[in-house]
Amino acid sequence: MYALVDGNNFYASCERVFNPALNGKPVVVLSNNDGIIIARSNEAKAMGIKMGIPAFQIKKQIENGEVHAFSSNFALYGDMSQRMMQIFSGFTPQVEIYSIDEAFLDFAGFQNTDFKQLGIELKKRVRKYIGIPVSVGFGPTKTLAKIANRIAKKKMPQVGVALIDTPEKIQLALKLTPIEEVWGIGRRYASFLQEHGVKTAWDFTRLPDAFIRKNMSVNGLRTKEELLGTSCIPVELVPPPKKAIRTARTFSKNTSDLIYIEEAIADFAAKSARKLREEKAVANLLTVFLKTNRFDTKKPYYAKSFTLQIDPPTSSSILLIKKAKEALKIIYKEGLGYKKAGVILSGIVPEENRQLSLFEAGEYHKHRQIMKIMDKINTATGKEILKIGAQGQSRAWRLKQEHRSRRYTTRWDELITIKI
DNA sequence: TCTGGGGTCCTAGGACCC
DNA sequence: TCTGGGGTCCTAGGACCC
Repeated sequence: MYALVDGNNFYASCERVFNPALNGKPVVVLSNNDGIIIARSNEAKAMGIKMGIPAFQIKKQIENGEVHAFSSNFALYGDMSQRMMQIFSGFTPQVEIYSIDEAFLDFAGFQNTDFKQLGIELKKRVRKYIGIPVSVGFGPTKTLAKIANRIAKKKMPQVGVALIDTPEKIQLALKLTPIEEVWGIGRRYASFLQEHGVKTAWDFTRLPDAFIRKNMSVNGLRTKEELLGTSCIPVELVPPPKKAIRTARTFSKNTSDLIYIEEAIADFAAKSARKLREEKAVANLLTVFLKTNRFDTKKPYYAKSFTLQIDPPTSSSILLIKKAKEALKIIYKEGLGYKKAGVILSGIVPEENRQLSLFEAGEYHKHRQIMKIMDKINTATGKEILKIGAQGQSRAWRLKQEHRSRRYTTRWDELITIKI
C-alpha cells in the first residue's frame, strides 16, 4: 500500500499558519514578480479565481481587501515543507519527497493495518505540529494513491482521507475520475483521448495496449497498468542526482541594456553554480537564453539560446560567470526589449568523477577553496553576503515583491530587525 | 501597464562507426 | 539495372510533473 499525502493549497496554508486571522478568508499567493496566481485557498477558488491567471486580473479585489495576496516566499514554504516531511517519516521510513508539498509513503510490509485510521492520525499530527491541513490517499499503486488523494480532497473534505484497497473500489474510483485528472495525462493527451471517447480513467483502461503504446509511448502503458492495480512506478527514497540546473527570471520591466542583462546573467550563473556545488557536482555544458515578451503581439518574438562546452567541467561561480557572459554576447541583439533570461547547467557529473586536465589542477583547487568559503558564509548568514563582482549591486532587474510575508521560520535577524 | 520557475522522460532522425 | 547491415550517440521537439 502506498499513500500520497499533500498539503492543501500549500503555499496559501503556509501563509495562514503565521496569519491565522486569514482562516476562512480568500488568500492567494503570487509567482515571482507578483506575476500570476500560483496558489489559492478554497475561498479564493470558490470566488472563481483560476490557477495561473495574471495577477492584474484580480488587482481590484486585492486592493479593496476582498482577496489577501502574498508574494511568493519560497524560503518559508521550503522550510515548512521540510518540517512536514519530518512528520511523515514518523509513520514510515519509506518516504519519497515528490514535490515541495507532497510525498509518497510506502507501507510495504504493514500487515493488518487500519490505513484509514492511520491517515486520520497523520492528518491530525501534521495539523498539530505544523499547522498545515493535508489530504491522504491510499492505493496499491502510486497512480491510484494520487486518485485516492483527489477523492479525499474533493468528495470527502471533512475526513480528508480516502482508501482504495479492493478491486471494487478501484473500479468505482476510476469511474469517478475524469481522464484529465489522472497523473501522467496532461492537457494534450486528455484532449486527444476525449476525441476518442475516453472520458474517465475507467474508459482509458478499456483501450487496447497497442493503441496506447502507439500514441502515448511506454508511459501511457505504464499509467494504464498502474490504474488497474499493478505497480510499475517505484518509490524513490533517494533523490536521483540532478541532470540539469536552471536559474531564470522574468524581468519586471523590458530592458535592452546589455549591462543590466549581463549582471542578471552573472547572478543566474552564480545561483546555478551554488546549486551545483550543493549537489557536489560539476557541469560541462552551460546554456544562456534570452527572450522578448511573448505576450506582446505588436513586436516580433525573439527567443534564442546558446550552449557552451565547459572544459574542464567546473562548479566555480567565477568560471561559469565568465562563460555565461560569453554565451550572452552571442545571442544578444541590440535594440530589443528583453523580458526573460536564464542560465542552464547540464552535463552534470559528480565532482569526484571529474576528469582533471594536467595543467589546471592548481587553479581548480584555488577556486574550490574560494567557493567553499563563500558558500559557508552565505549559508551561515542566510543571505548572499559574498558575491562575485559581476553579479552587481544595482539589481535593476530585481523582482517585484509587493506582498511578501516575513521569513518567519528561517530569518530570525529579519524578524528582530523589524521589531526594533 | 501588468502574464512564473524548475524539473524529467521518450522518440525520431541524423551523424557517425565498423 | 543495380546501391548492406547493425549499432551507438546526440539533439530537438514534444509530452509530462509540481
